[in-house]
Amino acid sequence: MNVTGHTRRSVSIRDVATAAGVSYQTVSRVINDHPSVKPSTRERVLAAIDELGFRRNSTALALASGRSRAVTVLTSNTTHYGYASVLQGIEEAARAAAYTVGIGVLESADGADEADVAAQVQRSADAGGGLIVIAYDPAGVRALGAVPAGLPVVGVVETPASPPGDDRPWVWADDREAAYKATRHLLSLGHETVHYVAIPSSTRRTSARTTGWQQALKEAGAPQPRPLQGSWGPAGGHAAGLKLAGNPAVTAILCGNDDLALGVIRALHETGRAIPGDVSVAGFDDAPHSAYLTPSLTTVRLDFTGLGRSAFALLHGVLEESAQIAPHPVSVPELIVRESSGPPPERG
Amino acid sequence: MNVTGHTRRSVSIRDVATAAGVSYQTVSRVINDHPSVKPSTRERVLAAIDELGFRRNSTALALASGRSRAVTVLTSNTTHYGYASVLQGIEEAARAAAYTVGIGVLESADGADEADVAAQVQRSADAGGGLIVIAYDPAGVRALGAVPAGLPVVGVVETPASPPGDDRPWVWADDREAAYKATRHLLSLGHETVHYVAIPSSTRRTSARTTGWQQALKEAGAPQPRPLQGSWGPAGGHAAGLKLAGNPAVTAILCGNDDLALGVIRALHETGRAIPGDVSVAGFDDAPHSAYLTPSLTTVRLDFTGLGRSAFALLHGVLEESAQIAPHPVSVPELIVRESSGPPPERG
DNA sequence: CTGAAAGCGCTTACAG
DNA sequence: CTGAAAGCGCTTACAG
Repeated sequence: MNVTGHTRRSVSIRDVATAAGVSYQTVSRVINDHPSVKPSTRERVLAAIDELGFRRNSTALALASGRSRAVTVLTSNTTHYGYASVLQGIEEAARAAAYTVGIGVLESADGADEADVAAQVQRSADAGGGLIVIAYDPAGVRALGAVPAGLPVVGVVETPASPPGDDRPWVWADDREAAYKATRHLLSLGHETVHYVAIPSSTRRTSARTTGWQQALKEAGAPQPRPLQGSWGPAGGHAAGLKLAGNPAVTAILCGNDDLALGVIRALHETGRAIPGDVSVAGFDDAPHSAYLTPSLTTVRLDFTGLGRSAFALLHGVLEESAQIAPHPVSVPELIVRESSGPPPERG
Repeated sequence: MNVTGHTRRSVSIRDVATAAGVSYQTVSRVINDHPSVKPSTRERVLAAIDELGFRRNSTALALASGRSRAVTVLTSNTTHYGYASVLQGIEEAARAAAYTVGIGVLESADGADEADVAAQVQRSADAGGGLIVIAYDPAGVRALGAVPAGLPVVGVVETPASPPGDDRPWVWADDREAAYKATRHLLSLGHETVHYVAIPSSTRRTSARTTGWQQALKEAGAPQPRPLQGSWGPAGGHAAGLKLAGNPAVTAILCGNDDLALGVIRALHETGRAIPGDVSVAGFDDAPHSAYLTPSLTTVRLDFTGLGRSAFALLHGVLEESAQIAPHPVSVPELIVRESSGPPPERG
């Protein structure tokens, strides 16, 4: 290792070539694992590379070859647990494949107009490489739609209503099944029905989560209340919780994510309802803190990092023919029963 | 599906040049806002750019000029609120400056050995551009230390024990002041002393938060208990909380972050202690859910996104002489008093 | 004010 | 198996 020569101009394949007594093309062959290089010269080149501390300039590689080994993730608010976890999964898989990962933040779901989103997509496209768009919200969906044709892109989306075509490389968790499981759980405890506080839908009114919830109610012959619209954070849950608290018939509430559930629980506390004595609450995601709330939160765990890894694998397959095109495996949600759900109160 | 993807060659400055009837060097001048271009030719070039939809190839720009307008953020676990917020702030500022932001995740604080960290730093350096290292944990500190000399880097660090030299472009929040404020608040409520559950220190034993806490105790003539070592997540807080719950003399606990506080509160609940009736608890960070916990959490708000913006501004100044070198403004922590803190119980 | 040359560090044909 | 040429799309001197 050459410790001293760091601030200097970095060593190029020409430097390595002269040190090894070969042409720089041969150096290129060695660092690209080209088969037709005589073992002895390969040795010499590798020795020179090691001695000089040569590292291939990725910018020049990208320009000359057109391949960039880079992926840019387009996402809204990275502080949300689900988003951050997907990003983490992508980074993990990208690192293993020696890919660089860039990040572009879309404005908050509400505030992102077409122009902003289009500009951000363009910027990401300019960076070269592939794109992964987390399309859990309107801004993300808009971004996914604004990607120019021909640019390799993978979408991390809500469960689509119908299976997308092969021209839509998407990955998703089984939101319908998750909501179905959670609703069944609450009904099995004896609740007459289950109310639902939804996260903002990325596109249409009836998300897969809503569908799963409704299906479970229908199968049980339970009344189907109208879903309440929440936001992403606890504030939206709090507002929805206050509304639901006004109705004494409400004994079970399913929430679109754990933060929403937190807000709902807070609102119920404020209005003097016991959990789960008076009202049961269940969330979605199994965020790290959910197990430590009081009461601890019943929720459905979704494998976001696995989803991120799948998204990268899919993109990797598109980018390099050599790479396996993984089937988009739909991760199976797991119900985690904790303290916030229990039997309904005795009826008066 | 279009497997190979981006087959359409993008338009180059030569295409623009022929369309505008000038040489490609003139096009280069126009897109670089070079002063010496005749207004009429500039017009023609701009028109051609617009018509052909030309976008400058950033890879070629980087290779030819050496400037890359890119920053890579090196960080541990992106799902923690503080880290994610700093990243958000960096991205925001970078976007405004038309910089690309890359991300490299360091292995979890405990599991990252020297080699892993060094490899990740190398990878980030290879990407070109500047580096911002979030050094709130041992892995980050190690990464900051492993950055080769000559590479532009800014550290987001815990409050340093003594002011760093000019060769250490660092930003930080005032951890000492924050801990001091929170401790003073608890003491002012009448508590005899305040116990402290610490986040893992990034380097040495006595972090600035510990110092601030101790200082407040000292000034008040309060007993100085030994700090408890926590982890980053609620699990560590829970373990520490169980220990503290065994001591009936404990009436006030300051926690190194809100997640830790969550775990402590949970442990106190499990052991039958009322909050704040029996024990007051305060956190650090003001995470989004902290206001909606039951009881809502007294905490100290730190401006992480502001810190991220400052970090980028500092790096920007290093990278481009034209950019203003912002002084690293130490963000002022704000005490947020909520339900989890109150007077101590009557003494028996 | 504008054009012709050289080159950033690499790869991809093309020779031998 | 290895070398000499051309070029990726741009910028930076250097001419005029």
